Amino acid sequence: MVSVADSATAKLTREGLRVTSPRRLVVEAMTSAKRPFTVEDLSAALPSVGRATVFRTVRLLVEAGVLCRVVIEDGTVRYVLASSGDHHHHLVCSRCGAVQEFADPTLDRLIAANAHQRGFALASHAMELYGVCSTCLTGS
Amino acid sequence: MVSVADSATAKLTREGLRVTSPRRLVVEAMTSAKRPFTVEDLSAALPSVGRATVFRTVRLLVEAGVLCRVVIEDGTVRYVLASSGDHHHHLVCSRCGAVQEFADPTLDRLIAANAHQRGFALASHAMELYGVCSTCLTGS
DNA sequence: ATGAGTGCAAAGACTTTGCACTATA
DNA sequence: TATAGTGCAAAGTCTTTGCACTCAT
Repeated sequence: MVSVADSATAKLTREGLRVTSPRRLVVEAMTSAKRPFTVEDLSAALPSVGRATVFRTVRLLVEAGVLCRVVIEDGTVRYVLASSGDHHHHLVCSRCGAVQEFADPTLDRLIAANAHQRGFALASHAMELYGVCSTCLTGS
Repeated sequence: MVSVADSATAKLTREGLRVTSPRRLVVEAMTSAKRPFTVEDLSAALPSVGRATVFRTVRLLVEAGVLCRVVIEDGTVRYVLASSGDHHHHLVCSRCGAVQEFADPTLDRLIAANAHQRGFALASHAMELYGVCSTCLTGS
């Protein structure tokens, strides 16, 4: 079993980047986050790491595909560590803020068909679903 | 035939807001934009309108549902006037930047099914497709 | 040892706010 | 004419950058 944190640092090594102690700390903070976080969240949780380094590390990991940018309903941007490196979408709970990943090949095929039908050469797509997660529903 | 600009100003009236000359100018600038724009774009095109007013008007129209926030592949946010007030998605051309609207009830149903299947009470969803539009494809 | 990575502080970009004034309804 | 809306400038946010220093490789 490879942890998300390990795969993130491994990715760094693979790309010829250094695994430094600040970067390890940032990844740790991301791993222990229970919900999508902002740079501010990370920075507040890591007083020993410079703000600029947090920004730099976040950008790095987004580019590496380890970290997902999630657009919340109100238009603000947060991040979640991708639990799978694969293509997926997000279910964003507007009650507790939790983000759940899901994938559906049929859905992706239908999306591709829509693009094709309009003469559009599809390269990628992004999708977020907003609503209330099952935990919040049963809990209330 | 009601123009997009007219329906935008009509919406303002309906909500008890005033149709002022700066607002009309902003809506006009939006209408004549050939592609998704930033607040900066609008402001630059309207030297006679205060920057703050542009920001205020953009927010107003987004809330009124007349203006769509489009998240570009690189994560930056732009806006497009909605040509239809209805639910739809976007095809974003990464070559020319153009945005085309499309809707597919079957797709929406499948999305709803995915959410339901995971015990998620879906409220809304957002989707952007990235690729190259037909115009760019045939033109090159 | 050597250059990628870091922290800090300053600069920059972007957005909002306070306030006196203007103009719509 | 009463008040929503405006422009301006100042104040906030949020993010990047320059630079000397440090530490993974």
